[in-house]
Amino acid sequence: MLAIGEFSRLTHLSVRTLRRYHDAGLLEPAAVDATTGYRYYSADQIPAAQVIHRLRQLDVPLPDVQRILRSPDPGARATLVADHLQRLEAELDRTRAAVASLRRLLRPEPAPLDVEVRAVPATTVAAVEDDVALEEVLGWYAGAMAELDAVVRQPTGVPGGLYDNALFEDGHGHVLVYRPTAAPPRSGRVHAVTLPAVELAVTTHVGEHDDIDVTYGELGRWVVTNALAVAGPVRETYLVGPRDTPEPDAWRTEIGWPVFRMAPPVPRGPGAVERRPRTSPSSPGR
Amino acid sequence: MLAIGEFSRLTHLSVRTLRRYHDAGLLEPAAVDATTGYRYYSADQIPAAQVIHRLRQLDVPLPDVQRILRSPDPGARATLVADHLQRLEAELDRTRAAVASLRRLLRPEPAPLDVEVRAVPATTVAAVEDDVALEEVLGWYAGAMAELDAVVRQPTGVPGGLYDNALFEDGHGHVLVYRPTAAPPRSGRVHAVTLPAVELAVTTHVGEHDDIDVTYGELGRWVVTNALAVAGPVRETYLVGPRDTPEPDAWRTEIGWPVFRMAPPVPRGPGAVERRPRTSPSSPGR
DNA sequence: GTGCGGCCTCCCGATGCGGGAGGGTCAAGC
DNA sequence: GCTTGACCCTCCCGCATCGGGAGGCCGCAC
Repeated sequence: MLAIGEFSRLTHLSVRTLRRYHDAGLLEPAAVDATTGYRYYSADQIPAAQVIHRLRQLDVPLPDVQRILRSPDPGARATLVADHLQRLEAELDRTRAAVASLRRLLRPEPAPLDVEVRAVPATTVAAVEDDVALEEVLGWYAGAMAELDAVVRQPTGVPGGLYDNALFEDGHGHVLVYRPTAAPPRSGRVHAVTLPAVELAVTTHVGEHDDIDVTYGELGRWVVTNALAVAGPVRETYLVGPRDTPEPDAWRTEIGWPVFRMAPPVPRGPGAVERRPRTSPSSPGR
Repeated sequence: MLAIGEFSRLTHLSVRTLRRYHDAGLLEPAAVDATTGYRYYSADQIPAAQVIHRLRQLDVPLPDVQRILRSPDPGARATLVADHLQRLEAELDRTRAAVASLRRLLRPEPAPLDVEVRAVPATTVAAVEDDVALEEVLGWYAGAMAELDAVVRQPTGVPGGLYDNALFEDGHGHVLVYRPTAAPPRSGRVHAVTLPAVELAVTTHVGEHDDIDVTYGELGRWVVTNALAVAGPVRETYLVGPRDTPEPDAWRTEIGWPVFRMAPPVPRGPGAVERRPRTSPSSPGR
């Protein structure tokens, strides 16, 4: 039987950490003295402690570590571990994307922005919609688009999406993806929706969506400085996407920022201030 | 001038987060109404907000973000960013190592352990020593060994190190690296040290040091179950290391766990309990 | 018996974000 | 001019995981 200090030296886990793991039910000492509260560990617990150590190095949350240790079946255990490795991989991808985008941001290139204001008439489309949290948007989008693709036989235009303002302000909001078609079918989550007519300030984002928020910022800035009123959810139109070509540099995403009324692009001044609603659009990220 | 909510929509940073960044002095609003406290941002602040956003995605701590933004010189800025990317890379390496080690740990292979008890006489060596924190050990080791190599002309044996118990229990402790030589020179941090005679339970760790703590655990377990007394800092001897071959699988590191007195390896029982000091060794980690 | 190191519990801080309470402000519409 | 509802304010708390430190009991050697 080993006192906590000795066990600490054997496992390279600090005494405090071992106590925490005991409290959390993660690694119970082989024996606890009822009167003194002293924890005593057995040498057989060293491997378990080392597995915990490794999992913590991978930032596996303590409850998940517990789940992994509790699952007696090596198969289930392997699955849980694999899940975490996959999560790590996804995080790595995000890191890579952020690094690339940061480099682009810090390179001081003006990157002139083409913005066009365009009236879009009301259209009836096949759509899938839901309230979604920001982190889930990507996964939700993939599923919804796949379902649309499976159901819509004769699309009459490129797909698009509408993204609620709240999505970014609050981290969750209403999202709708659609595909134009002559006779929208009704099947599963797919149903007909009539998108209202709007005027949109439109620009095109080129390449991956990793730094589409930068384009959003530039477009928003254009809208603000040109004193155009704004309202309603932002619209994206996927002119060229992964479904069309695997080459990210060829991707084209149109971003449409609703504008309430149009004004000639004059320098802003006291006379140029317009009456406008209090809300303005946001967008999905990444 | 944009209210905080509009700015939030333009930058994809939540309102709360923007307020925090203001409090932290990271992103000051262009104007703050003195009577109402309302924050107003300018469209020119969008790029700064986006850079902050990217840096935070890379887990750059807020004070560091501030330092990066405050440095007006693009060169210094690039250096700070590069430092962080390097840190990310190092973390990635650690993750990779932990994954590999975890796989090895979960594969249930008994891996028989060769342990030998050996009397080591007192020796005078050229040494570098210091109190070091656990996280710094690797970097400190590299520097100390380089200095030793530069100064010791005619080594009479392979290099080694002594690692205080406290290093793992408290996260910092005394560390000494040495190279045996006939006449230890005195230069910079290098000086002569006489290592005391000890008896060591010795085993050899094969391969990279990523999971050397597992070997420590196995050796410690052997020491405990064979009822040997222990005391003093643990010793490592670098039989074959990166200086000898780039092939990690060929590396050999001897781990010596001090034993106070030897007993025949009998099953433990009431009669086999020995008198021994209260302290036992730890080791450097990673 | 005394001293000291080991062990105990309990509280607090750091980090960066979100939730929620409680209350003031702004502008549209009557 | 007043109501209404969205918007903004501050302040407090919780989250996860770790470390620091206080205050006190316990065990063992001398």
